[in-house]
Amino acid sequence: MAIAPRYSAEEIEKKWYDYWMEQDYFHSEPNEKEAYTIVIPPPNVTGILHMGHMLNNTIQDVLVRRARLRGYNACWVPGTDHASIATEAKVVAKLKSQGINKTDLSREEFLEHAWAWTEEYGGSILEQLKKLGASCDWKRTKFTMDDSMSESVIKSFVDLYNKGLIYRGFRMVNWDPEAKTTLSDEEVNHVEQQGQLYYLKYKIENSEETLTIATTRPETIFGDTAICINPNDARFTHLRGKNAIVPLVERVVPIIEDEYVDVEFGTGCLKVTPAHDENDKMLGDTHKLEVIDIFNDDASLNAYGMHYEGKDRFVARKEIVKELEEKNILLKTETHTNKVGTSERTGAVIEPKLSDQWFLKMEELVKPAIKSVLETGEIKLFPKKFENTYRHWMENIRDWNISRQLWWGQQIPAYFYGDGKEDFVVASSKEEALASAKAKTNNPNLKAEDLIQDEDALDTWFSSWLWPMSVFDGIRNPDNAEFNYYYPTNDLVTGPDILFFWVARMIIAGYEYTGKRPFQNVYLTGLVRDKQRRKMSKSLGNSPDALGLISEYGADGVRVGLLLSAPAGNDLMFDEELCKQGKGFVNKIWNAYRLIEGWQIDEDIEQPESSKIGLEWFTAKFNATLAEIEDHFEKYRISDALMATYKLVWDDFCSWLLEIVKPDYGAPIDRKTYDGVILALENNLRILHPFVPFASEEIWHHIAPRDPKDALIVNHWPEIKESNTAIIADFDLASQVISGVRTIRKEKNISFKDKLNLFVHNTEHFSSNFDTVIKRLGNLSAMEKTSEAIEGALSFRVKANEYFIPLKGAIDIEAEIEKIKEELIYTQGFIKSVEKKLANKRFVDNAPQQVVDIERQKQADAMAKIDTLRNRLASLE
RNA sequence: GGGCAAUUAGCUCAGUUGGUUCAGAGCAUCUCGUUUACACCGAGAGGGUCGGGGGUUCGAAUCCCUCAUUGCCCACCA
Repeated sequence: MAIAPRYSAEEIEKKWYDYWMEQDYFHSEPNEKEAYTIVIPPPNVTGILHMGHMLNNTIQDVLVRRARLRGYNACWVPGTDHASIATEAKVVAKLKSQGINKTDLSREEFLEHAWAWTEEYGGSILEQLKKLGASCDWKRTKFTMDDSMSESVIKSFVDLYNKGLIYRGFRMVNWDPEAKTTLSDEEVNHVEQQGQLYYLKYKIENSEETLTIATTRPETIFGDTAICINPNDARFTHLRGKNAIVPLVERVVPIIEDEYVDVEFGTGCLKVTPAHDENDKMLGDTHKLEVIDIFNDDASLNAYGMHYEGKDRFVARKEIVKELEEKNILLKTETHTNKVGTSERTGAVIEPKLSDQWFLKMEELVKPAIKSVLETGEIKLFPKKFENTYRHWMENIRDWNISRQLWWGQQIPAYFYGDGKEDFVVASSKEEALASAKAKTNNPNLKAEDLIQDEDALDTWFSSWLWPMSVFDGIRNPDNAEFNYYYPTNDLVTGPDILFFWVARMIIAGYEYTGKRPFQNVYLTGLVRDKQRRKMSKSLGNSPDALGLISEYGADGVRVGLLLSAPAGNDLMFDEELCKQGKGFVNKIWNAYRLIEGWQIDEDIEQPESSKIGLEWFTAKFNATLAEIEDHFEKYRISDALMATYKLVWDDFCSWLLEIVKPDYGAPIDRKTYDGVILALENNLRILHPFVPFASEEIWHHIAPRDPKDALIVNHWPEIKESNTAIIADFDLASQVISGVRTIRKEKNISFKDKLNLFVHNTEHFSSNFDTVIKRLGNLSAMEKTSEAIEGALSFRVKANEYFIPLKGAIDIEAEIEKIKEELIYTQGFIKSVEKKLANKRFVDNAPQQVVDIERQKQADAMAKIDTLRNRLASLE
């Protein structure tokens, strides 16, 4: 069957993806083979494919396809994340646009909307991944809110609670007043902001004296419950034990002393607002101060805010400043830059707030996770540089606030039955909760309706940290055979931005639950940026449409484009040029096959010597390159592995081998050469397949009709054989000779169609087997030896050999003499530098013998070269 | 404020233990070529005092110090 002149990506991609799905190649079941497992970083269920996903999943697919070819039972588990805060925010916004307020709905009603939204938009991102060629085991697709997954989450909460690792604490948390929920420290971004430092006058009780205090947040004076000075500060010793009066509120508060106060900053006095600042809370605890919370949940002032009640904190700040100014309490203001915490999701300024939340104790949990990455190397990070940041984070970890004031997510399995702080039980179900509540209270009459489940949901990451285990049901049922077969997984590919959110926590959970690492290698990709180094984002509009790229350049082209310049951990400066290059590469492979496909085999003709040598050389080159590629893969240098493959196929296979063996136009090819080329091509396709799965599979089936069991996707990776390095070295010299001929043609404007004679003045012999190849690619009519230089001939050198092309009138003697003279001067200078080195006694004494010998050899070679140059010059003059 | 990393050709990056595999690759650029798979091609060429300065060494892109620039992470200074 004749092959289409152009590679039509869209049609071919659909054909093979469908075929792979029909044949169930992506699906894995435990068997006698060794497992190779990757779990996908689950994208947000309602998200759409962006460049980060494309990069990330291309890398995973390359790893999985390669593992499959290498004979592993490869399993790539796909899935999506419920992304509680992001999804809930979207649903709330959608309801709002329909005139519905979340507060008007019951939890059940709201969740119905959320599920409807999830079903409408959910999973389309997985469909998009299929377009990219992702060979996920779709039968294992999971969603973090599937019943089985949620049950795992609840079970783990109960387990950790029973182990005493989860506790309820009244703590300062990051409050997002817009989403009305707490955030973990990692969800808070610190943004530098130009603000004001306000100097306020506080009266001292029973005295005419005043105290000046600097604050950035004058509106919090309503929550002031003390003034703090440094006990070592001589300026204020006379105020010991006295009280101050908070302006506007006229509240009398104690003046306390604590070394926490920085004498240098501001006025050296600090107003203490324990409800709204973490340090103030700490001071409040040590000095047993009253805690006054002055804000509502939306960060407007409450009744403590007096006449500012109901006003937003920032509005109130402006107005208070005005009032303080009018009442002569504000002495001065200074500009002041500080960093303000903002919500990663909503962008709102975070309000530190005291509230009852659930926490997970991290101190002990983190220990095995530190050890495995930083000490034993059980888990490896690629690139290694992230170990530093990992260490820093892990060693300074604080308890994890795992509760969120959201509905979309797993509801915390804590059931309250009374008003007391300890009047609750934690259990997997209401029935169990009732039973243990009865036992705890000694009240057999307690009824189910007396139990009220905690309203809050768990942090999304509290479900995703179990992901590598829960996708195989390893939390509910740790003894199940599948889990023990696939877990621990092998590689994890994700972005460094979620190293702590997710990767570190999976490691912690993995050791806590199984005592084993959840994965062996972590490949951290870079961020995809645009050419101006800006992060790709919707708001900037600089993110190309992922599916649009696929339809323009083909999935294979985009995959190659993305991988070409994406070393681990390096940000990827995305440029569509790269996809163009990828598409060009696919086209090159395609056309190479078109050439081969057009050959007519004649069983009776002999194999030309040049073809035989060419194939021998390519085999050697292939094996050498394969070893290189293996090495790159082992070190997770995917770009380098691709580049090595790219050069092997484009340069070595297409530009050299095919040019050597291709018969003259219309002429047939011999059987041996044809078979050899097909063998080489098949090996190329095997190593190309992880990068360009579609085109490689297409060509594979054109070469010969194949049974489904022989499809390329489930074929085998080539065996690494020892490479004949001598033949590679010889070919290298031969190619230099060919280049020499071509350069002369170019310089002298000799057409490639004109045959030339080449004479070799051979002083250093290399295998003459390549003469036939040189003749062919140099388009030479003859190649002969000569015992001496040929006068009036064009010449060039490769190593110590001199090559001559006699051509009447082609040589410009003057120019040639000039050229030789220049070379002579350069070589003499070179000798001088070498001699200088050798004359240096310290060099000869200190350098290793080997290095000295090399220098001596250089000297000898250069001297010989000077001789031949001088002879040549003499013959010309 | 603290910590970490980076700085090599126009661009994106390699360069493992200091020494002929050390100055490289791909792309881009320039020149030539409608050679019968491919102009998504072929052949050839140019291009960097390895961020600046100092030091160690017989010898430094590589080790040390310092400055500059950039990026990332962490952090409660009101």
